[in-house]
Amino acid sequence: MYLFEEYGFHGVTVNQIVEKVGTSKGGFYHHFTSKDELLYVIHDTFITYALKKARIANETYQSPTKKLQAIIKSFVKVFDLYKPHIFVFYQEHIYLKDNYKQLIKDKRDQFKQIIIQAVREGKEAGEFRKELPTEITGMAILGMVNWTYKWYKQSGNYTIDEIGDIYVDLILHAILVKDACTESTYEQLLIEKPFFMR
Amino acid sequence: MYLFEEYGFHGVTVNQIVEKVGTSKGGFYHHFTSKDELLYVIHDTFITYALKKARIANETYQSPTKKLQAIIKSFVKVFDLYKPHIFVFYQEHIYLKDNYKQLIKDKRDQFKQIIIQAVREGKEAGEFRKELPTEITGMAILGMVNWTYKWYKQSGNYTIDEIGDIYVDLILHAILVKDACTESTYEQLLIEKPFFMR
DNA sequence: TCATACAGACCAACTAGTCGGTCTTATGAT
DNA sequence: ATCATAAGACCGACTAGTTGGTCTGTATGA
Repeated sequence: MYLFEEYGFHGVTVNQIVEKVGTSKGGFYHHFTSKDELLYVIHDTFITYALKKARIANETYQSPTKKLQAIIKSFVKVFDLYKPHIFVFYQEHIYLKDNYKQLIKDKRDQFKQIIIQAVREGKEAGEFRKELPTEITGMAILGMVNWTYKWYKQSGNYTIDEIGDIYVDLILHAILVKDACTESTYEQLLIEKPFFMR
Repeated sequence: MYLFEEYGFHGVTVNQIVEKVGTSKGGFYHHFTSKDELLYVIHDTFITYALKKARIANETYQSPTKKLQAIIKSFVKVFDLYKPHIFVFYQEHIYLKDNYKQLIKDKRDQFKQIIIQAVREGKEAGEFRKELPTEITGMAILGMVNWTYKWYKQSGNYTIDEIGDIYVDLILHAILVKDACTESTYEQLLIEKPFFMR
């Protein structure tokens, strides 16, 4: 699992995998039909979990602003739980076989749509700036958060929860309408106080 | 070149490369010592160019706000010129041999530091919000911009220049101090009018 | 005539996947 | 309790196919 993070999917042989896990070639192919299936399983466990969490966050709040916060905060937590999965997910997805790739793409698109939809609703509700294009803004948010997998270390100066607070703060300042940003109403929009305001 | 984008570095054989380019195994190995060297050359041509552009942008402006804008706008333009390179750069760097990897990492770090330094200066100059942690904010900006390679198509609804405008707008709203954001001074801080304000 | 650019058959090394066989455990009849 | 039986879990030497890289040879032009 951590092997992939260092050498990539093609840089790790099945022999290395089974050695690390303490099983054998036979054992491996008893559980997986192919190395490609393992790749799929890794992808699927992560995206399924992330999608579930995003849906819950999405349904818990009414206001788009709070929705967005909850989605981001819950997603960011996944980095602590599924770091190696996430690495494989963003790094090795090109190597998925076509049928597997489609299954993953569907779930990935659903996740993307949850974010974009939140932005759309925010604009309609007058909470987010209307001059921002919905899709690009959504992708910008996604990019900022997703990129975390490239540099986040659990041993770093900030916990993943703190990083999540910063992201939420950056994003809200970026997209909220002026009034919401300047007045003291900003704090009322938060679902929880970020660490740097405590 | 475009082959890598579809199949990944390990998914493309040297035979496929030479066939596509219209040369031969002998021709290929006359110009490159190994497939790994080709991978390095692709990495290096991109990061060298991007770094040069960032340095120019960095030296052209004094105000950190304008610096940051110029860096982002110039970097985003690279997506049109070096799309396939960028894909390889972010997707296949784990497969670089150690000595090559180090050379690339050095330049990559330099690029990262230019952005982080701009954020630092902005905070010191009182232009950016002081409560934001410098490194995380820098990485958030980088992530938002870099992620573009995952979804940007030249045939899309927005040009890369327009996308750059949006990024700059999002980032500035995210990190500028309140005053700069609310008052009409915002427009004065821009190095050029973004497309959606024209 | 020599250096450089290129061609393509060939090779050594490596890897995903197989397959005959062994070990473990659950069951059920005695 | 004991043992026969069977099914599933697991083992690892082996194979067929692939791939990066080599090497000998040829063409071109200065």
